[in-house]
Amino acid sequence: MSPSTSVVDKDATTWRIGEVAKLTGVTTRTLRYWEQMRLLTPKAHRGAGERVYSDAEIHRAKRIKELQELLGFSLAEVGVVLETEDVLDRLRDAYRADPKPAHRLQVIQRAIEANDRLLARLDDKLARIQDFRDERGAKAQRLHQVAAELRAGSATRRKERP
Amino acid sequence: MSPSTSVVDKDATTWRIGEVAKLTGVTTRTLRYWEQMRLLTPKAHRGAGERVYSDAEIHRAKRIKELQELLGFSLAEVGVVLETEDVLDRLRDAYRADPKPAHRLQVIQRAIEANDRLLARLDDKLARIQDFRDERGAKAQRLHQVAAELRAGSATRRKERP
DNA sequence: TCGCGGTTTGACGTGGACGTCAAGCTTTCT
DNA sequence: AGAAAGCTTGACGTCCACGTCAAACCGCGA
Repeated sequence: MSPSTSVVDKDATTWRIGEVAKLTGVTTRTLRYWEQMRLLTPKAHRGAGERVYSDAEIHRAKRIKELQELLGFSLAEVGVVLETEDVLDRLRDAYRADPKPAHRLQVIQRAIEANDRLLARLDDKLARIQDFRDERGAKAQRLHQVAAELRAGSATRRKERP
Repeated sequence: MSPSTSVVDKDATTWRIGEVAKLTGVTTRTLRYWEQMRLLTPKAHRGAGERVYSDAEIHRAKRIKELQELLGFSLAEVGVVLETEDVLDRLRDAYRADPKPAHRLQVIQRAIEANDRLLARLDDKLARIQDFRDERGAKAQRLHQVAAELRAGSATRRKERP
């Protein structure tokens, strides 16, 4: 599981597909599938097309998994979210690429909007799940109440006059 | 869309499968599939096996949909959750069926446990989504900050000495 | 009575997200 | 160097949650 290194590696740790699979908890098949879906592109190919991943892609893979499992997004939706994430991550690059303040501001504006859309979606989901949870919580309260009454009843009933 | 009624209906409103479909926002095919998966059984069959649903089933169908879409549960998982829900709903019946306090208490205990397991799951999900949301919120903060600095910068830079 | 809308069962099709070989080619270990 | 382990690109299979016909069967309104 030791990262692949070469003598001169610019200190950038890289990984083979199997290593990425173990580190992220998905199969190699899944990684290739995600690549085919344009969600996760390996940093490079070496030799006979062997995929090479960097830490960034490990991160990204974990994020994809989380969006899928935790948020219940389809890969298509994951793609949309990741695009907005890309905007944020690549912001620095685009930012440096064109130092004109007007352009910079526009880039940031767009990133903000994309991010806010995602935030709104998350907040909506949170609120709805919270409602669900509260409903269940209330039911739990009632159940505990009834249970308590039952216990008290069976204890006090003997004292009641017949 | 008016509910099917007969002269003596015991005041229980009933619905045909197409009406249920419209009321719950799923297709009739889906309703039959859910029935096949033992998730939603119509109250009765009349005539040549025509399905008859009551308000309770409407409720249940909406719940199934919510568990699927909002919580991202598979139908198998939905089944588990609904079973615990059934326990709660059928509690009154079982409750009356056996008036021995010991048995009542046991029924309630089990319902409480099932409910608590679901609650824990919901809370975990909520916490994790909240984390996700906060991460995004922080990013939004930084973006707004940078945007503000940019705007201020383009306004003040002219005042700076070259 | 006839047509028409709604329903039934049954069977086959579909899209998404992979699983699972196969055959051949590198990379790594000893 | 040579075996073992890992990677490559296909290509076909699978599971879930339905979609989409087809053919037959009520019920009722004109």
